[in-house]
Amino acid sequence: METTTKQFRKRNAILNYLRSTDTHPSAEMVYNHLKQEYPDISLGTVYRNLAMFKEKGEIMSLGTVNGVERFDGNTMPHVHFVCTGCEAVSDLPQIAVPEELNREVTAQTGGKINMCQLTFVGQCNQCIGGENG
Amino acid sequence: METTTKQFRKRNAILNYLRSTDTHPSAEMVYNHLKQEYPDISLGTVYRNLAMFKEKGEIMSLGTVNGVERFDGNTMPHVHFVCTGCEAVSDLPQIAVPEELNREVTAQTGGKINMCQLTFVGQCNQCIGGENG
DNA sequence: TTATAAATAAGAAACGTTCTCGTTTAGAAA
DNA sequence: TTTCTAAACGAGAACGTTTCTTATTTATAA
Repeated sequence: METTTKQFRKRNAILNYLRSTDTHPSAEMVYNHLKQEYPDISLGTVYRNLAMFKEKGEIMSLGTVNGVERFDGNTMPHVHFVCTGCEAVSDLPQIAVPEELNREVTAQTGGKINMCQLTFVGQCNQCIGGENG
Repeated sequence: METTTKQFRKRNAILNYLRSTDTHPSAEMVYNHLKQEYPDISLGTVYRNLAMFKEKGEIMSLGTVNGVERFDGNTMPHVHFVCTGCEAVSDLPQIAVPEELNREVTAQTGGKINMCQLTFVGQCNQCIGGENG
């Protein structure tokens, strides 16, 4: 029964892919992946829908790695590790930002905190040996 | 005695400005500020020297805010607050990332940690009232 | 069938950033 | 002083990522 809406609603495919992977892809990575199933998908569609899902809070941005924005379909707070060698972004599910920090920050700034991001930057174990491997 | 090297070494002015401010400026913000004292400074000079200082570790990047890279002349580890309303970035000097997290992350990833960034995102108290003000 | 609105593809445009190249400057050497 | 060299720079072209525009396609309803 997959024939009914096979060449429609690439939008859902974008969200599903983001939720199914832990590679924290860029728009182009999403595009390249979905081209396998939807050969006529366009990069504009990927950007447009990523922006919409981000706006709606269904996905989040991790910021940029070497000038390219990276996305995460897991909107639960968690910590990231960015490898400067291969540009991979991975999760650190066992590390957490203490909850009381939010209150401290709210008190210090007098503002409203929506989220926080904790990112460790370094080199993964594959990249430590060679310059980039 | 300021006349000796007045129209030379804009490089130093860029570093001095970054070290003197806590506004975490973008390249263009640095450019606009230094134009007051050096009307013939070019944006290319600002980008070139920011990249060099970053490479040498004398300044650091905070990542991007709405697609624009922001810089910090304070390379000591500290926490930031980004206001999504006015795009201001401020320091949270009294909040710290627990030191033992580095060891935990190193153990989990098997890699090498060079630094970590903790950033809180929300709205500053001026921006809470109006949509942006 | 016709009408309408949302989703899309294609490519142009915009934007931030980097690169190229010719010029300027400082300092050294003659 | 004049000449030489290397670093710093200004101007603008080039680049890569992201956004926008426009015409087309699709789904749904009338």
